[in-house]
Amino acid sequence: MTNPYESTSLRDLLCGSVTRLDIGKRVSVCGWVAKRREHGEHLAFVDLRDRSGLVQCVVPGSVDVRSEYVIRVSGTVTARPEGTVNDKLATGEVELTDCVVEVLSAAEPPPFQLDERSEVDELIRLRYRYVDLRREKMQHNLRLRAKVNATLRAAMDRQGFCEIETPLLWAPTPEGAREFVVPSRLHPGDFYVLPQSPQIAKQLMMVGGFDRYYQIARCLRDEDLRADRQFEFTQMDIEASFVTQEDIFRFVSEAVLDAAEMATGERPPTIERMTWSDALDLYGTDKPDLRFGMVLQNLSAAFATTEVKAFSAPVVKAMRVPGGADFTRSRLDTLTEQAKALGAKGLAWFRVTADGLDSPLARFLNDAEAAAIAAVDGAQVGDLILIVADEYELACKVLGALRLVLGAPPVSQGPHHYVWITDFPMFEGVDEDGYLQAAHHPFTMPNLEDIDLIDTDPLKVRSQSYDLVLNGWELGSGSVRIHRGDIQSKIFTALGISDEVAESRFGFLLGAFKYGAPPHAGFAFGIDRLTAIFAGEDNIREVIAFPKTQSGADVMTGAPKQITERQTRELRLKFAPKA
RNA sequence: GGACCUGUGGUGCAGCUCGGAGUGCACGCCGCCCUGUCAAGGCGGAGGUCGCGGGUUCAAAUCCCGUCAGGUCCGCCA
Repeated sequence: MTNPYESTSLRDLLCGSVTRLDIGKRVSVCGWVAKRREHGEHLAFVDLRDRSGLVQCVVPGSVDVRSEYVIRVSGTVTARPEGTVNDKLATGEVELTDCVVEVLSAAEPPPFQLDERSEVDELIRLRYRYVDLRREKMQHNLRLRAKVNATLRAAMDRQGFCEIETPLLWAPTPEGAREFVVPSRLHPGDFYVLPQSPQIAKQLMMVGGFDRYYQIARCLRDEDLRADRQFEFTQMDIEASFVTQEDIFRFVSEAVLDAAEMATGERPPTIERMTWSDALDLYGTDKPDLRFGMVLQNLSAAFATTEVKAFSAPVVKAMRVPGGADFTRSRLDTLTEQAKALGAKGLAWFRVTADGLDSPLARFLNDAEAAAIAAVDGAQVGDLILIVADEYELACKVLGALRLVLGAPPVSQGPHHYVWITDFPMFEGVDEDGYLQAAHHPFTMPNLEDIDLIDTDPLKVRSQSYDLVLNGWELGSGSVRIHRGDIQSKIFTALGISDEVAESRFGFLLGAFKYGAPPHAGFAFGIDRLTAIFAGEDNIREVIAFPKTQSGADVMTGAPKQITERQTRELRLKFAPKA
C-alpha cells in the first residue's frame, strides 16, 4: 500500500509494499534490477529490488536493462494469473503489468552476485561495500541497528536521561587503551587525542548538575582488531548522580531489555547476577556463556595428597564433556595443544566407559581419585572428563576456553542469556615498577567493606564495578565512581600515581571534584556487539556500514594513506625513516 | 610481536596428499532462440600472472623458503 513516507516524486510505493489491496492501480516503483528473464520479443520479466524487497514487473516486449541498472517502472498492479503465484516472494501474489521502463542509471555487471546463494569473500564485499549494502542481509542488519538505537534512546529519555554530546578532540590521558592522536595545526607539537570513551567528560557532566546523562557515543581505541573489536565502536554511554549500583542496573536493564524485546519479540524476564569470582570458578571467564552447562568443578580435595605428579598442583579443575568419550586420539591431542597454547602444562583426559576410566593416566589413580573423576558433573558412560592442574586462575581460564571450543552454540542459536557480573577485583597484578594495576579505571570506587585491605592484601579488594554479559560477549562495563578526594588519593597512591602525575593527567577532573561532586556511577555498553547478537552475526563488521579489516585498513577508501606535503608542512610534522 | 587457516577466469568451489599441457563443476558475463518465468529454459562464445618473489626438478597450481593480503585466536583492549 502507498504511504506518505514511501512515496516520492518518482515513485508511489516501495517494491516490497505492493499488495493485493493495490490491484488495479497504476503505480510507479524505483529500484535496482535484481533479475531479468526474457521470453523472446513479446514478454519479459524484471524483478525490481529496493530496500523493501522485490516485485515482479511484466514488460510486453523486450527490455534493454541489465542487472543492477537503476530503473523506474510504471505498471498496473495485477493479481498474478492462476498457477503463477510465487509463495517464496512476499509480493508473490501480485505483479506489475503493462510496464513502461525508464532507465535512470545504467550499471556495469556487479563485482559479485547479490543473491544469497553463496558466501562472497569479505575482502571483495568490503572493497565494493556500496554494492554489498544493497543485499537483503545488510539492509536488515543496519536497519535493525537503527531500531536498536531508537529503542535505547526512547528508554533513556523515558527514564529522564538527557542526551549530551562530548568532544571528539580531547586531551591525552595516557592510561588504559592506546589513543589515536591528532596533531594540532595552531599549536605545533601539541596533540589532541580521540577519546577511547567519554569517561571523564561524563563524570564532569555529573559535577555540572546533569544528573542523568546519556549519549550514543563513538569511542576510538588504537588497539589490535578482532571479530568483536574495531578501532571505532559505538557505546550507549550512561552516567547518573545520587545513585548506587542498583540504580544503574535498573536503568540499563530497562534500555537493554526494551531493545531485546524489539529485536527478538521476547522480553527476557530478568537479568541474572553472578559475582566475578563465581564466574571464574564455574565458567573460567569473566564473561560466561550461560546458554549451556559444562560447569567447571574443583577436584582439589580429592587430590590433596595425590601421588600422581601431573595432579600435584595448587588446584585441580575438571570439566565434563557430554558424549566426548568418542573423541579420537588426534582430537584429544589438538585439545591438549590448545590447552598448552593457553599456558597450561598439559591436559589430562579420561573417557568414562562401562569398564571405568580410559586414559593414559588411569592406572596411576587410586580408587578415591578415580571415583572423584568419574563423578564430575554427574558424568555418564560416554562422557569425557578434562582436567587441568595448575595455578587457580590459569586452570580456570584454560578449561573455560576449552568449554567454549567444545560447547558453545553458534551466535545465532539458543536463548539470549543476560547476566550481570559483579564484585570485580579492584586491582589485577602489578606493573613492572611493582605498583598495582587498576582492573577497571582509576576512578572506580572500591567496595567500602574492603577498604582496609588496600594496605594489607590489595588483590583481595573488590571494586564497585560490574559488567553486562550476553551469551559470552562482554556487552559493557561500569562502576560507581570515587567522588571523595581522600579515597581517590589512596587509590592513586596504590596505583603509583603521584600527586604531580595525577595533577598533570587528571587535574581538571580532580579540580572539578573540589567544587561539589555528587556521588555518581555509570555504565557503557557496545551497540555493535548487541546488534550483532540480535542479528545472529558472529562478527560486528556485519552490523557496521564501513568497517576496517583486521590490519586496520579500509579497502574501499585505501585508508590509512599518506597526507599531502602541504598538510605535513602545516602541521610541522617530520617522519623518522622506517625501522 | 606470535600461532593457525585461506589465496585457482567476474563470483563460489574442486584440483595440491602422491609434480606431467590451465584440467573440471556451478553461477555470472557476451551473442542468438524462446509469450508466464521467478535458481527460467535451449544453442553457441569469451574470459586465467593458479596472490607475489625465489628455490628444487627434465617438468611446479601441486614440493621447499620468503613475502603480501584476508580471516580466527594469543598478546593488547584502564
